[in-house]
Amino acid sequence: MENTRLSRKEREYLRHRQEILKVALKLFSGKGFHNVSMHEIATASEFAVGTLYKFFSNKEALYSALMIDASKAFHSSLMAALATSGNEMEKIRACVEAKIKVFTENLDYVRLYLSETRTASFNIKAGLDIDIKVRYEEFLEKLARVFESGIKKRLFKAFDPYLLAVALDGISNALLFQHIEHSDAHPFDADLIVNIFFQQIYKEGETRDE
Amino acid sequence: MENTRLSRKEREYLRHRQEILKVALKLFSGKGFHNVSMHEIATASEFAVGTLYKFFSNKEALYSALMIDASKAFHSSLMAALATSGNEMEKIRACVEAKIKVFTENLDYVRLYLSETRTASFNIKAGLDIDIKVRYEEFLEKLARVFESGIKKRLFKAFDPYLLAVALDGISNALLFQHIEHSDAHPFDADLIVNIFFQQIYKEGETRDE
DNA sequence: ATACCTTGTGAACCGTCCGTCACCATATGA
DNA sequence: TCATATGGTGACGGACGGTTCACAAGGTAT
Repeated sequence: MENTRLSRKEREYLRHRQEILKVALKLFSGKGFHNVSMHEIATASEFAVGTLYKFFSNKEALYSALMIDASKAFHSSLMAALATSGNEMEKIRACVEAKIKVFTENLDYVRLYLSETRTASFNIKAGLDIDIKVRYEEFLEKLARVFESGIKKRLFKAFDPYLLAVALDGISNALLFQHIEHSDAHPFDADLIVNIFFQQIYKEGETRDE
Repeated sequence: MENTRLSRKEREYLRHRQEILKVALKLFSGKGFHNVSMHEIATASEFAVGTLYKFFSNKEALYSALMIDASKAFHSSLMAALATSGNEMEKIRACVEAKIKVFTENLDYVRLYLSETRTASFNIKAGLDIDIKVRYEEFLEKLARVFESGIKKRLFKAFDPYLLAVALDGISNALLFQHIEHSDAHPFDADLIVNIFFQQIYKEGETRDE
């Protein structure tokens, strides 16, 4: 009975915390960190300003909690996909599919996550940056190792595996971004990304210079 | 003599304006719009705060001037490359080379430009966003039309030309970014980008699902 | 019923920063 | 030499927004 009550309270606490995060996410992703005030978050989440500070020590901590969550979710999802059983090609396909899934299911996160991943040490102070960068780097490394073993097996041509990882990630991001912003115009899916990336586009052998 | 003196003054004026922009660029690109104060720019450029407002009506206008400049420079350079004489393949190669050149020569701009191009309607108010987006879109369209005519000539496989443009741009950005941040580790150049993008990476025909 | 504690409140405080404006200094022209 | 204009100055006003803290409300234990 005691533990039940305690956990009720804890659940309340977490529910409230979640509610704040949810509202903050929507606001941050819409207007950016600096253009959202704590008062705004307070009003939108139907708490008082002071209450926010019972959950998060300051604005940046609130933002960090958000980013860390997103980063972890993305990371674990992509890593899981790369650990799929199957050959290198299938792993990569699974990875792209996972990415599409995570992205489209968490549009609000995506904006924040991408803007953070992309913009070096911009917006926010260090610490958070580092945390996210590390996770992202870990993912790229793992993807690179998949390419590497694929190259060893002669499945793929022998480019620098890390750069292949960067390139694939770059293509996926660009196409996903494009799709998010102008969803109607150009239909696309995982196959498209994979095909554009892996299939021979240029038909003649004349890639040579002059 | 009168016009000479007048133009001297004008030149002074423009030199000062340039100086301010140069300093502001360095600061903005290092710390982001919101983390740079007008006082900081004033001190760094060795002018008084009030003087800045003789050149730019407010902080945003100063920032805009910067972004517009960068955007125009990038745009004209890339468009020129795409207008190169030669077949579609050569145009695209020229475009990638131009991009590498512009990027590496204007690293400070790149951070601002990319973060602006990428992050939708973040950071700064509208107007500027629109201006930049329009130019960027124009570039993508032109690139897409190059792909399109390449496809018609059976040079390239028949993917959606616009998506190919997005994809190539995405790859270039990703690799360039990677190179800017960890320049030592993985050597790269225009050929690498073009090759990764255009050559067949996946060797077997088994891109099929299960 | 009373003391107590936890959760929530929001007015007020304080620092930061944008933008202004009255005021120099230099130079140009009379 | 004096008047005027122009480029430049920087202390200051005012607004905004993050953070605090004294207090309220509601539940819990004694």
